[in-house]
Amino acid sequence: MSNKQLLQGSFDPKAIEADLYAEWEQNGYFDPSGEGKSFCIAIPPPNVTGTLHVGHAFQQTLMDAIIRYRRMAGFDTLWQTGTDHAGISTQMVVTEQIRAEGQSPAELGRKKFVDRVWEWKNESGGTITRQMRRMGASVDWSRERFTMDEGFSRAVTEVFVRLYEDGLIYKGTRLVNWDPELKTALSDLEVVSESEDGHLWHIKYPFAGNVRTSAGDSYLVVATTRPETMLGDTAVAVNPNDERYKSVLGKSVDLPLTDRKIQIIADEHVDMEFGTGCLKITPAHDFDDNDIGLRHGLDQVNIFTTSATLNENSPRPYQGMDRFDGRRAIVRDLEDSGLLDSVEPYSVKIPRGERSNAIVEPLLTNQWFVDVKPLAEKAVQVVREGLIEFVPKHWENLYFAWMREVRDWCISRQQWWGHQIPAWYDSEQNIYVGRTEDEARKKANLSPDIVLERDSDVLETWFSSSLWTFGTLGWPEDTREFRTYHPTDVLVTGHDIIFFWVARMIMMTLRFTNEVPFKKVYITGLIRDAEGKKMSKTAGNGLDPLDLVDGIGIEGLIEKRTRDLTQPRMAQRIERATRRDFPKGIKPYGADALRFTLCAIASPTDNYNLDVNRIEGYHFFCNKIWHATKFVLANCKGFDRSNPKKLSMADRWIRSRMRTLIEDCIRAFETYRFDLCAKHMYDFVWHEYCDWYLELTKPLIYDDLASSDLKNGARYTLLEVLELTLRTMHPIMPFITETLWKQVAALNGRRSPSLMLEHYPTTEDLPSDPQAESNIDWLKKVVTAIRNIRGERQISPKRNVPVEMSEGSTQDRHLSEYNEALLCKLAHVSELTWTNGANKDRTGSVQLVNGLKITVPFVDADEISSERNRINKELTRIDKELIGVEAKLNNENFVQKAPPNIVEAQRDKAETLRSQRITLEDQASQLPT
RNA sequence: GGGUGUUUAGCUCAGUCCGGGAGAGCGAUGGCCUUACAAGCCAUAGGUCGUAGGUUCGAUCCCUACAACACCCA
Repeated sequence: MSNKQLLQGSFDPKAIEADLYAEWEQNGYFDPSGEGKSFCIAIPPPNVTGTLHVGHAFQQTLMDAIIRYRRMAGFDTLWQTGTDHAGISTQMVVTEQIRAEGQSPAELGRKKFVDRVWEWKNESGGTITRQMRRMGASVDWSRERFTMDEGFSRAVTEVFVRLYEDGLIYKGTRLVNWDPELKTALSDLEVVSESEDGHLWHIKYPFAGNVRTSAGDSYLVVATTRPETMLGDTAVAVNPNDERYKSVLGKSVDLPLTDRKIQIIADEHVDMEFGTGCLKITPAHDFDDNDIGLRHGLDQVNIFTTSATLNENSPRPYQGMDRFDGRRAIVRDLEDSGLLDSVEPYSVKIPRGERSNAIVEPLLTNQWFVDVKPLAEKAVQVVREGLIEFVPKHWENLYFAWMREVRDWCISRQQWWGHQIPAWYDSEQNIYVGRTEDEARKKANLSPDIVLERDSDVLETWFSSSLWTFGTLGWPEDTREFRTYHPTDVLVTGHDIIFFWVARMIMMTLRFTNEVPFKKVYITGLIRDAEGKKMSKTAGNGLDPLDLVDGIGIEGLIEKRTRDLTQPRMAQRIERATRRDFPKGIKPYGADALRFTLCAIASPTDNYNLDVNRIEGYHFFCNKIWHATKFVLANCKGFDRSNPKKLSMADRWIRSRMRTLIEDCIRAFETYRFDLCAKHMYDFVWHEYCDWYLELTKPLIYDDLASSDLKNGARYTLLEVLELTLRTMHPIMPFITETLWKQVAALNGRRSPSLMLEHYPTTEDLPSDPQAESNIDWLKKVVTAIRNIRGERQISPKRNVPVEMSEGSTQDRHLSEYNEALLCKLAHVSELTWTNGANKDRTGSVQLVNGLKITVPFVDADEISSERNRINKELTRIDKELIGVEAKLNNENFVQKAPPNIVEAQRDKAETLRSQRITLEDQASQLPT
C-alpha cells in the first residue's frame, strides 16, 4: 500500500488484513528464531473438523498476544499448533453422512469406515486453521500436528504399553457412563446433566417373614426416580443412626416382582431426611449405589443390555423391553399388587450424551482403566510446590479437590475412529499387549500358530491429548525441540477442562518425561452473550467470531442461528431476539477490533459478557489510531531525524507518559492482565496522545514563524511516540499496527521489513520527566477549567474570550507565562491577564485550580444568575467535602494514630478547600444583584 | 446438601500484592461539521460500592453472617 492511499479515507480492516497474514506466514516470521531464551505455548488442539467459536477466538487471541509479546521481547518462541481427532464427534458426523447415503457403518466395515473419516478430515480439516489465520494467530504452521498422525500415534502406543507394563493400566468390569445409542462408554465431560420433570415413586418392599418396623408396618417404603432399576436391587440401606429402622437391620425384604430376597443394611451415606430414609441399592446401575455395594460386598445384578433393554437377569415378562417401557410395566404391576405407595412430581437430573442426546445409563462393562492414584500424588505435589502455578490462583483449590477424589480413568471407547488399543487376545481371552502384534507375541513367547485378535476398542480422545505438550515435540524420540521447548511456559485454557485435560497432562507428562508440562496455567472464564447467557446453538445466541470480523447481514445471521435446530419450534423466538439485538446485522469490525475487545474483557473473573457495542467502540479506536497516523504523516513528510531539534515541554511530557505506558503494558503482559493492558493502550492513545499531545503540537506545527528546531523536536516526538505506540500495541492488534508501522518506521529510523521483527519497546531512552508532567498537568487543568466555563455558558468555540487570573502562586504565574500561547489556543482565549483581584467592576464566571482563580468575564446580564447557581453548587460540594475532612482532623485518634503523611495531606486539603470557599463566597458577593 | 465465584452509575465492567471518601466505555443531556478523525470534538448529569455486624483513627477493599445470581460436585 502506498502512502498516497493511506493518507486518504478511514480505517477499513478488510483492505489491510487480507494480505498481511500471508506475507508473515510466507516469510517464516512465526517460526522460532532460534535465538534467545526459549518460550513455548502448546495450543489446546481444537477438533480437526470443527469450526472456530468465540471461546477459541478468545483463548487464541490471548495466546497470540503472549507469543507476539515474547517474540518481540527477544525470546525464541514456539507456538505449537495442531488439531485433535475428536473421536466421538467426528465419528458421528461421518456416520450420519454414510447413513444419508443409505448405508450403515456396519455394512461398510471398520477399514472402509476409517478411510472415510480420513477423507472427511482431509476435506474439512482446513476450516478451523483457515479461521485461525483470519484472526492473526502466529502459530508455527510448519510444525502443525494431529493427534492421529504417525508420530503422535507412536507416542500414544508407547504410553499405553509402558503404563500396562508398569501395572497402571488394567482391564476390568466396572460401572461406566454408557451411551445406549452410540453403544460406547463416555467420559463425564461427554455427559451433560440437566433437570427435567419426572416423578418420585414410593414403593413398598414387604419384609420377608414376620418383621415389623417400630411404627408397626410390615414393609419398608423406598423412594426412587427410576423404578425399573429395582429389578437389579441387591439391598435396602438405611442410616445407622435412624431410630425408625434400627430393629430391622440385618433382616430381609422380598424384592417385589422378583423371587429374590435382599438384605437391609446400614450405611452412613443414606440421608435420613430424604423420602422415608430407606434407599434401594442397585449397584449395577447407579454410581453411588455401586460405592455402597462395594463397601458391603453386595452382588451386582446387571439388568440391561448394551441397548438399555431389559436382559435375562430380569423376570421373564420384562425381558426385551426398552427401559422406559419396562418402567411403565413395572409401575403398573406394582400398582396392581398394591405395592405402589404413592407417586409425586419430581425434578430429576437426567444425564444425556453430549453428542447423541441419548439418556446415559450407568452400565457394568468390560473396559480398560488407568489406575490414577499413583499418578495423582506427584501431580498434586508439583502444584503445591509451585512448579506449576495457576492464574488466577484460586483454581488450584479446585484442582486439589478433584485430585483427592480421583477415580480410575476409563480410557476405552467402543468406537472405530481413534487410536486402536494395542492389545491382542487369544481364543481364551488372554491379553497380550505390545507396541505391535509381533512385539506382543515375542514378549509372551507365543508360537506362530496361535491366532491373535486385536482389541477392537479405541482410546478415548483425552488419553491422547494428555500427551500433547511432549508428544508434539517429538517424544518418545529425544529431539532438539523437546530439549529446547519442554516444559512449555504457559497453558491457556478454560476452567471446564482443568480435570479432563490439565490434570491428566500433568500426570502423564510427569510420568513419562519427569518434567511438568507447563510452568503456568492461565485459566480463562467463559464468554457469554451481552446479557450474560451462555452461548449455545439451542438458545440461538451464539456468535461466530468471523462474523464479528467480516460482518454479516441480518438475514444471514438468522439463517445461521436457526439452521439445523434440534428444537425447530425455537426458530421464531430466535429470529425475533436476533432482529432485536442486531437490527442491521453485524458490521465488519475487523480482526484487530475483535482481538482488542477480547483482551479488554479478559479480567480475572469466571465469565465475560461479549457486547457487540464494545467491539464497535474498539473498532472506532482503530479508526482513531488510523487518523492520528494520517495526521502525523501529513506533518512529517520527508522528515530527517538528524536535523537539529529542540524538545518542547509537551514533547518531554508525552515521552515521559510513553515511558509509563511501556512499563504498564509490560507489567500487564507479564501478569496476564490483558484487560489492563488494553485499557492502558486505549487511554494513552486516545486521551493522552490524541486528545492532548497532537493538539499541543498543532499550534507549533502550523506556526510559520516558529523555530525550526522546535518544529523538528515536535516532529521527532510525534513520529517516535507513534512508532513506539504501534510496537507496544502490536501483540494485541497485529494488523493495523503493522500496516501503519510500515508507513512511519523509516521516518523514525527503523529499517526492519516487518513490525514482527522489531523489538518490544523498552524504557531505556525515555526518561521519566516529573517537571514536564507537572507542567502539562497544570496546563490541562487550566484549559479544562476554562472549557468548563465555556461549556456551561455555551460560548461558541469560534468566540475567543478574555481570561483573567488572580490569587495564584508565583508558580502559577510562571506556568501561565510559559504556557500562554498554548493555553490561549487550546481554550480559545483572546487575552490572558493577571489581576490582583482588585478589579471589582468586572465580574465573571470563576473556576479554581488549586489556589489559582480563573475568571471569564460576563458579557451579558442573564449569564449572571446561572453563574450564581454554579457557584452555589460548587460551594455545596466544597462544604460537603470540608465537613468530612474536618471531622477527621478533629478526631484525636486520627491525628495520633494515622501515618503523619496522611494527616498532613488532610490538613493541606482542608486548607485548600477553605481558601476555595472564601474565594467563591467573595465572588458570589460581587455578582450584581 | 458441599464447594467456588459474582454483587460498584441506566447497561457492561475496572478499581492490582499494600485500607486514606470511587473510575472507564456505551447510553442519556447540552453545545460544536474547530484544516487527523461527526467512526469526531468540548462539556454536563448519575453511585448510602448487595444487606447486617465486626476489626480499625478510618472499610468498596480485611473478617463473620445473611441474601440474590452463576457455575462445579453430590
